[in-house]
Amino acid sequence: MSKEITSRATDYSQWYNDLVIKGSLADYSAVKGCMVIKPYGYALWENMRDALDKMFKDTGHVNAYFPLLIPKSFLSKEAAHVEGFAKECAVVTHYRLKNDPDGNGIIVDPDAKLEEELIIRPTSETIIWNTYKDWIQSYRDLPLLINQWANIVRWEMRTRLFLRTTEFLWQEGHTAHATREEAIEEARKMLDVYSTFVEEFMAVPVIRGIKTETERFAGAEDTYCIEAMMQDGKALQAGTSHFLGQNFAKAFDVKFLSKDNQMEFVWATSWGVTTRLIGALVMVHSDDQGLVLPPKIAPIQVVIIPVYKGDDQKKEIDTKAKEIMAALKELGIRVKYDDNDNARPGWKYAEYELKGVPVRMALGARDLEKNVVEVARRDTKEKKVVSLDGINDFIVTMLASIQEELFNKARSFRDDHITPAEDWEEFEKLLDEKGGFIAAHWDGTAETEASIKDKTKATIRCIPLDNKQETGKCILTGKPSVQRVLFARAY
RNA sequence: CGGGAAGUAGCGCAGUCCGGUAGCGUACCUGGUUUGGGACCAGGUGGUCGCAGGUUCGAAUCCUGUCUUCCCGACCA
Repeated sequence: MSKEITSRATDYSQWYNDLVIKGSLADYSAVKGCMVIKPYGYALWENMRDALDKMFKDTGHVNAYFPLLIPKSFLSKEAAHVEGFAKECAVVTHYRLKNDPDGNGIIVDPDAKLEEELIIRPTSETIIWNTYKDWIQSYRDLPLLINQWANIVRWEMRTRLFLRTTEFLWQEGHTAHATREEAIEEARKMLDVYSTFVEEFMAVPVIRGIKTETERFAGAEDTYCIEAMMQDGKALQAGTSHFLGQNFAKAFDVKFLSKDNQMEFVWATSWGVTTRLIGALVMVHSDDQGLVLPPKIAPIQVVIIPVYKGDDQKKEIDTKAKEIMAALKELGIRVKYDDNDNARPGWKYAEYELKGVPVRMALGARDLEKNVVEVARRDTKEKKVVSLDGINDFIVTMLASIQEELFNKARSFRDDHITPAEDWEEFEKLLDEKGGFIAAHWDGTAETEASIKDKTKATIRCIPLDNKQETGKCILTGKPSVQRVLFARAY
């Protein structure tokens, strides 16, 4: 773990990698650009997934599963879409291996070449819309509200644990609607679901906004997003929801017969969040002692560590600890009792801090005598000796308080890192010295946006929804502008 | 795909300049003492030094090629 977080990218990268690896979330794998998600990291993902899945279902969506392999021709049906993804696709060309006649192990059988190559999905719009064509005939079939939990492969130039891996896990929702308005409403609704989840479960504050044309999803008419701020002052896109217009309906010929007997193209949305969210979680809350996980999604919410001398003491502590554990489990709290005799208490303290477990209870012979327990919270590292009478309520309250304070702390940090800039000099200075979001006027053109990116590496993260309208002058060109947009350097 | 750094025991590293028995820390195993913030003592297991060629009596070390990883850039959820 690095000594302190600095704005220097290499130190922060090292800090981040250490957190992920030493916190037992993931590891590098033998496959280029791919990671192994370890059981602890996967348990975290499962908690996030389950909470999101419930929210999807509460908003009327159902789950389905579509193929991993997509015929190459499907991908080329929507022009902007193929343009956006063509450069990063893994392609399956053969279906068989054989022993090398020259004795060099195993080779691809040249006789087993596929007539049409298959693409490992970089996203599923094409295969899904090809399927929806057969599922939709009448307005009575709409809306179609389907989500899929899946894995995706995108052959990125450069990868980073959780933030950008070659293969990643995600959910992708794909919906079809009878009207433009309904589809836009759906895209906005799912953005709200995402921001609610990320803020309430992950305790990560986000800004809801809309992307500029340049940053828009390949094939979308509008891309809504949630943007989060990391501790090094760089922004991270945490989730997107796209209004796809009729682009995919037209590309895949998905029409329905309306109430007044007219053939019409359907209106579409798609929306997704990925294992990148775990990267955001790590970068927003963690400190130099390791991960800090919000209670609502932490795989282990409370760890109980026995402190004892000899078997007699251990037996007594065991009994009490198991009693406490059972009572907490009864309340739906995820508790682990670590009575592993090989590791000493101090080692365990450090280990669970590294893993970000929100609450630690240390129970020793001394405590039993006085009917108390030492409770330590991960976020503030505060330790308290608490009576065992009423311990359940105490823990429930503490977990809720940690969840809330993590969010408040991250929100203050984020708010302190939204800075207005009035001229170019200030803009550059803020980017270099402070980082964070910079609220500045922009003339609305893609050229200016590109030019700013070129000069500073900063991009327009989003135009916040419900943005205040005010007249001003573009930070670069001085041309008139009606609102400020948020710039930042981003992951 | 460009620029930098690195690949030696499960993990972290030294040794490479100047070729000559494969090292250190940690983890692991055995026994013992320990246990309120990453314990200690003693003994032990574990490595074709990324891979392939070459030079040499002899290569972790020199040369050539190649693969992989990390960091920075371009690309991106």
